[in-house]
Amino acid sequence: MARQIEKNTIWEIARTAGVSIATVSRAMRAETRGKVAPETLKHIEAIGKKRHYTPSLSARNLRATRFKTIGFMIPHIHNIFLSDYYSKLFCGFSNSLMGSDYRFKLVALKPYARKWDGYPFRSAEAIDAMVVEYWPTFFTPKFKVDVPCVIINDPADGIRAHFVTSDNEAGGELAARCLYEQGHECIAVLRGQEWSTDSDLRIKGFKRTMARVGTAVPNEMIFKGEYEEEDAARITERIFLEKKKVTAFFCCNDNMAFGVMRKLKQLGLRCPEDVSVVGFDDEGRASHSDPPLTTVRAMTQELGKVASEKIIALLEGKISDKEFFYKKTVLPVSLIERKSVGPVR
Amino acid sequence: MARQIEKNTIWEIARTAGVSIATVSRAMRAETRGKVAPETLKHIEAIGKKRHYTPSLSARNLRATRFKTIGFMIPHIHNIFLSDYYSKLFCGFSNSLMGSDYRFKLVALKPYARKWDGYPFRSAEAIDAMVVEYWPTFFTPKFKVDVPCVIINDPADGIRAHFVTSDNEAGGELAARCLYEQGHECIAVLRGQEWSTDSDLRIKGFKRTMARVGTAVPNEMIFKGEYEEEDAARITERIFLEKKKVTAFFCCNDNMAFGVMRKLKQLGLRCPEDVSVVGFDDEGRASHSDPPLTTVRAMTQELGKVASEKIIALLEGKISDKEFFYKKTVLPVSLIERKSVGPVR
DNA sequence: CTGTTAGCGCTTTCAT
DNA sequence: ATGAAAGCGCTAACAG
Repeated sequence: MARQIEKNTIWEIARTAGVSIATVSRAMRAETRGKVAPETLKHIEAIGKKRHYTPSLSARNLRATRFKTIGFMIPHIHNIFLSDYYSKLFCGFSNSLMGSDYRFKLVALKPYARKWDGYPFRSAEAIDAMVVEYWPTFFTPKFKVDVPCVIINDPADGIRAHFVTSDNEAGGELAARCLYEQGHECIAVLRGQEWSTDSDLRIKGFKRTMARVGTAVPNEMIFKGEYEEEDAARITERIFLEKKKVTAFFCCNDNMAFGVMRKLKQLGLRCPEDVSVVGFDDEGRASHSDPPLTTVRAMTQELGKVASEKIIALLEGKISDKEFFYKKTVLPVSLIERKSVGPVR
Repeated sequence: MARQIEKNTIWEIARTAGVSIATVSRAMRAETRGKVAPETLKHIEAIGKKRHYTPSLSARNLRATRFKTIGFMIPHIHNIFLSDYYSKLFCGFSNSLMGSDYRFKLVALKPYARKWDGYPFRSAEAIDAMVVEYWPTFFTPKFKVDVPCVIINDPADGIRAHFVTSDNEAGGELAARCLYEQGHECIAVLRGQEWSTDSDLRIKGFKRTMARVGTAVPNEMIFKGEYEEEDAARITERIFLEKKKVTAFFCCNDNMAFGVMRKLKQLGLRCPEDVSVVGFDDEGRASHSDPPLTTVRAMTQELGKVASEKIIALLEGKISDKEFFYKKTVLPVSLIERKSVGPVR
């Protein structure tokens, strides 16, 4: 019994089945199974099953230069599995992949180590395709890799990849509308790092909508943080210390919104009675916070799902290169109205 | 530029470097680099870099029968990345692996499809070792696989694997002590499925401790759920409908504790004034719930970390088979006292 | 220190 | 329908 697990090569199977390795090989793959006589097939299968034979992945891959594996490139950061965003992304991605016979492999790229253009992902990582999140820090503008690639949440032009992204601009619009409908005009906007294209787009939509109703958002009301709760708390404190008459906050992620709400409480300000807050993402905490956060929900799981579907469609030839490369799939966002927004007093 | 990515074999490099493939091979691996003359080395490296040469993983693996990859076996369930428990586990595991040159690969096993004993994981999955969670549903009692294996959170005897687990019994003890010290004697215990060894052990420790102080836990006070909030809510309702005079709940996971607290509120009962609740796990929500949940914290991230460390130690020969197989690493748990436990009135 | 050579286990023509 | 044989790209003796 134990010995059967060891060393089960195609040769062994062929020998005990009394056929050639070519026949065993054909019998083992769905695509070629038809070329084997039914009886031979049954015979080989029986032996294979009894001995727990499974073709070696490496040998197959070496021969076929096909790995049935998709690389999921992520920033080389700690605790990535604890982040709400990545959890959802993986979740959608892996759920979707489970339905196929593809596997996925997480590859943590070191953004600082080098730019990855030109790196032979296919053979070095044994992947057929890749999906990358956090693109701008990995690759130079003349992005070029040797496997088809889906880039998540970072629309860029002239890059040979497929883009899957949330409709961040529309999200900014939704946030703006929900705020000005309650009469808010003095709104502080909290954004992420300067290279954050997410924030760029969210704010673009926000500003455009505010401008349309006659309330421009001055640049000095846009504050930059690192998407962290702490940053937001600090910024909030500063704003009120300087006696700016702000009646509402639009935060480019929920984390920052939580920071604002916390600091508000510390300053003796009530939300939403005194100050309204709108977030972005709809993290798990958003519905449990005090008050529950009104926020823009991105379909993060869906993002992962679509990424996997698109890439498999390409690999399996269901869609053409034309339909894949340089194309964009934009997922809608929606406003989740909870309790952190109220009329201006 | 584009062409350089394609077809970069050891032969090409050897040819343009004017050396043999063996020399290139030696130059490419840290272990053998010393055997190459410094000048030759520099020359080869320069060419390799210029052409973005990276040895083919499949070929290497095929040759070396070593994959530098560890399989993380998980139940084939949806939304696994959303669960607090798995997130932490992965997190600890992947953080730790990032420090090494091993990768990991998630393998979703279908528990219902077949039992996996005898399946040639090594070659079929291209992994050197595996860590499995959710063991009892994957394997038959005569567990035997062809790669070293760490089993998480499922202590079992006579199995050729290494076990990494939380000290669940001690956790039960802590919960019991914290409750009886406040005078509680009528305690409802909510557990997971009958095959849940976690629950078995947690309750074992709990009962033992209660018995020691003279308060046996009757079997009819132990209620079975599926570790879900809903189950707990239903059970709680039933308990109070039947007018059982329960003053406290010990839940074998936090999820159920949240369910209890929710139902308590609905029934007009205050926590902890009227009824105390202790959970297990210390999920993220536990500190944000109302009231914040007193619970037993398992070092879940650490579990993943230790699993990876142990297995790498074995693979690298830092520890012997004797120190690995049939051995157990037990991680301590601790009581996190928050606001859901009060004195009995 | 470097080159030659024999495979690792499989897929895929090309014959038969 | 089946078999023989040529590699896929690399590593590890072995010889020099």
